[in-house]
Formats: sequence, structure tokens, C-alpha cells
Amino acid sequence: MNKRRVRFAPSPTGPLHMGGVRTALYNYLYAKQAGGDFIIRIEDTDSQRFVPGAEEYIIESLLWCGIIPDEGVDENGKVVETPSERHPHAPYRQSQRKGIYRKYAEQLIANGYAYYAFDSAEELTALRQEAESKKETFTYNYKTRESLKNSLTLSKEECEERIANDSNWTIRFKVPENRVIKMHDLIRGDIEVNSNTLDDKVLWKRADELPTYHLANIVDDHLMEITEVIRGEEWLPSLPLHYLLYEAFGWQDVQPQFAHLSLLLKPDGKGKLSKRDGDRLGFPVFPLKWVNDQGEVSRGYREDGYYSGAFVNILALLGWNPGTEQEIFSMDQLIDSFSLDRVVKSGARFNPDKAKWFNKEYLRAQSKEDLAKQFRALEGEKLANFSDSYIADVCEVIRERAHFITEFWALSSYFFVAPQEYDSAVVAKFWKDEIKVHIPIIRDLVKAIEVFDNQSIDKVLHDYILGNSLPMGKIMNSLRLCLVGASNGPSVADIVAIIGKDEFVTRVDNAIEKLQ
RNA sequence: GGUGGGUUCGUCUAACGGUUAGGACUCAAGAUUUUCAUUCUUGCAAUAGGGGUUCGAUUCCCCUACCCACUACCA
Repeated sequence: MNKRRVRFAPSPTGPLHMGGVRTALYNYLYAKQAGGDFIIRIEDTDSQRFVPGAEEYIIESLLWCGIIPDEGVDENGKVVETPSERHPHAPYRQSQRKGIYRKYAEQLIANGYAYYAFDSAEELTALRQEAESKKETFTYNYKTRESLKNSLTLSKEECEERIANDSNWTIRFKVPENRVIKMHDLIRGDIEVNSNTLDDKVLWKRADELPTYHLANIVDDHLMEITEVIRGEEWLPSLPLHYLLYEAFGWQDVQPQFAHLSLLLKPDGKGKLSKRDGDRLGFPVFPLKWVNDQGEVSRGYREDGYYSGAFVNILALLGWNPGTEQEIFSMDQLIDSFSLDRVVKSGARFNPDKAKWFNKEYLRAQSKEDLAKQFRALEGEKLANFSDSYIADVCEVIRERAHFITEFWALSSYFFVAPQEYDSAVVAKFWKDEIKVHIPIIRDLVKAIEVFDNQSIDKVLHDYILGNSLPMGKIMNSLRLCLVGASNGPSVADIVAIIGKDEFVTRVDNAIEKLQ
């Protein structure tokens, strides 16, 4: 089998949606498993919808996820513009390839597979509205093309005149009449469509001298020797056209195979996942934070504290499963296990709770030293006076209670700042006369410990409490109140061991003084 | 409206003619614990509906319903 070559071909019209990341991921996994190439191509043939920064955002997103292109993007994350050994098909931006498409469109005309169409956008809109008022749909196809203004109906002279002088004509594909098009999808199996349901799609526009998606896509996939097209379900309706196009070019023997992925659906209600759902339900729909030209901010998985590995893992299992009960996969494991025939046909609702769970699993799998580095990177100024090993010890005792590194400060601030206030409910519950008389005694016992680690601290506390038949919970929570100011956190012995003997004594004395 | 795709616990999914329909997330209960959390145990919860085919259908076929996509000189 030839080397597999797949591509991800986004349109730079905005930030990349997590569904788009999933499409890129599946392409990448497929390619890497087969030892093939993953290619990036920028489909910017719509000059109207171009959004500055979107292309960079898309590439940065993929790189963050560990989806590294083999071709189309260089080491610096830039889309390649000039051919080289590694990037032989440059440029990879369709706007920079505009010169190559017209001749392919004209080749189709020469062979009778396409024609020039001179109808203005306004005329067509009028026809559509007219049809709509009669509860019909206007379609530019075998039924109507004979009565419209195109090179099939106009004289040769008039056509030549219009081609030369008009600037608004297009080239349309001439869909053959009454043909059953038999197609195959790697995920969905065999599909048949009658060509009469199709319309004569515009392939090329004189106005901006740019191809439409359909032409550019087929030409570039062929030129770039793409072997599998793995794309979103929204493209399934145009698959018959694409088959016809490959046939018209005479490329059907080498055309790629297709796989159409189902869409990501919103967590509740109807429809596909959209930016609004994220805002409404409080989770990101984009991999990275994005600020649009209005200044509106869309949160990103990265900025929300998700690990890229967790994010990739979440996406991988949304519409694919390994057939085993394994749920946690590294990128390498995904590459090993992935297969298109285990991709689910139906749409997958995104579940934010499960996403959090995945991140928690990734968080817990990290070493305390790694967590400490991340914690310091996030809260640098607050942690400036503390050593790496101190922070690592804190991370070790709080990691079980967090989903995100971004929660660490809220969960551990008392390790770095002594409590200024004491939770009144906890005070009322535990700071009673019969309990607090023991606190100074315990303070002195702990102060006397020579090997100051959590085990010996724990032993001293237990020996005293049990030896005097005191209530464990009340004593421990009183001590916790002194150290934390509240009633939560790891075991008292762990806290004492981390903050150290001097700090322990200081905090206990402070509490005794302030609480009386 | 037309065309195409889809339909298993609330959600992600497994079971590719024979299982008490399995797992995970969420939720609930219990156990452990010095609090919170963790951990452990248990529980709740599904084959859209109707016809076939078959000894036997979640699985194959048909119909209906519902959902999704497409129906642009956008991708």
C-alpha cells in the first residue's frame, strides 16, 4: 500500500471549534498509525469571511494538542509558501494557489462537464424567492439550466463577449442527468444518490478569480496525493458532487477514500455544539482563548487549566472507542489503538462533567514536582518565598481534591498565608472550653518532637488524644481551625509536617490569642 | 418542502442473531476517616414505536416518529 496521506483543511474564518480539533485529531491518528503524513492546507477561498489571526490560532491549537503536521506548516508554525523537499506542494494556502484552479475548471468545460454561467447573483436570488413563494425550491440543474443565461443556451459569440467583458460570471459543474451515484464511506458504508437531486454547483468565480470549496478541494486533494479524506458530516451531501468531479477529471482510479465524522452536539437541547453553549453552560468550546475583533472573549481549554493530553483524550473518545474498557489514552496509545471502523456514526453530545473527570485523572497522574512547577508558573508571585520542595509537598497533599491546577491556590492558600480569620461556624462548633484547654498542651508536645515528620506528629497527636480518652474529631478540628482557619484540608499531621514546627507554634498561639 | 445521515441508561458508549443488555461520567445510599476530599461497596437508569425474517432479534428488512446535516458565486 502506498504511503497514507491525509489532510486537515480548515477555513480561517474564526477560532477552531473543538469539533474541528477532533477532526484534525482523527486525521492525525489515522496517518500516524499508518506511518503516513498529516498535511495542513488552509482553505481561504472565501475572501469575505477571512478573519485575521484565525490561521495562526488554528495552528497554535493543533500544536498545543500535540497534533504536529508533517507537511504544510514549518518548524516555526508558519504555513509554508514555497516548495521544498519536505513541503513539495507549497503553497498550502489556497488563496496563494489561485492561479492553478481556472485551467482545471476550463478543462472541465472543454470536455463538456461544465459551462459558463452568466446569471447575476440578484437574478438567482429573485428566482429562488419566486420559487419559494410557490412553496418550491429553485435548483440550478438539468431542469432549469436550459432556460438560464449560460454557455449552453447563449450563442458562442455572446458567450465570448460576456467572458471578455463581464466580471461576474461563474463556471458551473454540469451534473449528469438521472445517474445513480454509488459511493462508499469508510464509516458509513455504501451510499447511493440520484444525480437529479443535485444542483450545478459553482466551481469558479470570475469576480474574485477564486475557486469555490468544491473545485479547490478536489484539485488540491488530487495534486497533494491525498489518500483518505476524513472530514465532518456536513460534507456528506456534497460527496456525490465530489465523486462526479473526480470522474470528470478522469481521476476516479486514484481518488481518495472518504470518511465522514458525526457532529459534536450540545450537552442539552437540540443541535450542534456552539460557542453560545459554552458561555451558557460554563465550559470552553475552543481549545485556546480567543478574543474577537469586538473584544469578546471566548475561553479556551488551555486557559481553563485543562492538560492538552486530557483534552485530546476527551475528544478521542467522543465518537470513537477502543472496544475495551480503557479510557485513559496517551497520544501514542491513541495512535496504536485508533481505527476508523470503531468510529461511531451518530452524533455525540459533549458532556462537560466527563471532561472534568478526564482532567482530574491526568492531574492525579502527575508527580508532585511537576505539579509544583505548574503551580508556581500559575501563581508565581504568591509562591515566590517558598521553595520548590515545599510547594511540591503541598501539591502532594492537595492533588486528590482538585480537577484543575487552577484550583490549587484556593485549596492550599493556608499553606502559604497564615489564617487571618477563623470560620465562625467552625469556631462555634469546636472551640469549646473543654477542648481548647488541650491545645497548649498539644502545642508543647508537638514542639518537643525531634524527628519532625507526619508520622511522628501523627503518633504524638494520637497518643495524647487516645491516652486521655479525648474526642478525636473535636480535638483534631480545633487544631485544624488554628492552622487553616476553617474545617477542610488534608490530615492535621500532614499540614503540621509541611508548615513546620515554628509556623505550627505561631499559628496555634495566634489562634489561642485571637479566639480566647 | 427535497436529499442524505442518524436513533442502546440523563450523557459517552459496549454487545457486529443467543448476555440477568456490560463499562464510564453524573446522581443517590452506605462503609472508612480528624474535616473536606480520596478510596471502597451498593443502588438508580436504556435497546424510539409498529410490522416482518428467524427456533431466537439491540443486532437483518420495511414503515412511522423524532434528531442532525445539506439544500449560497460559505466552507
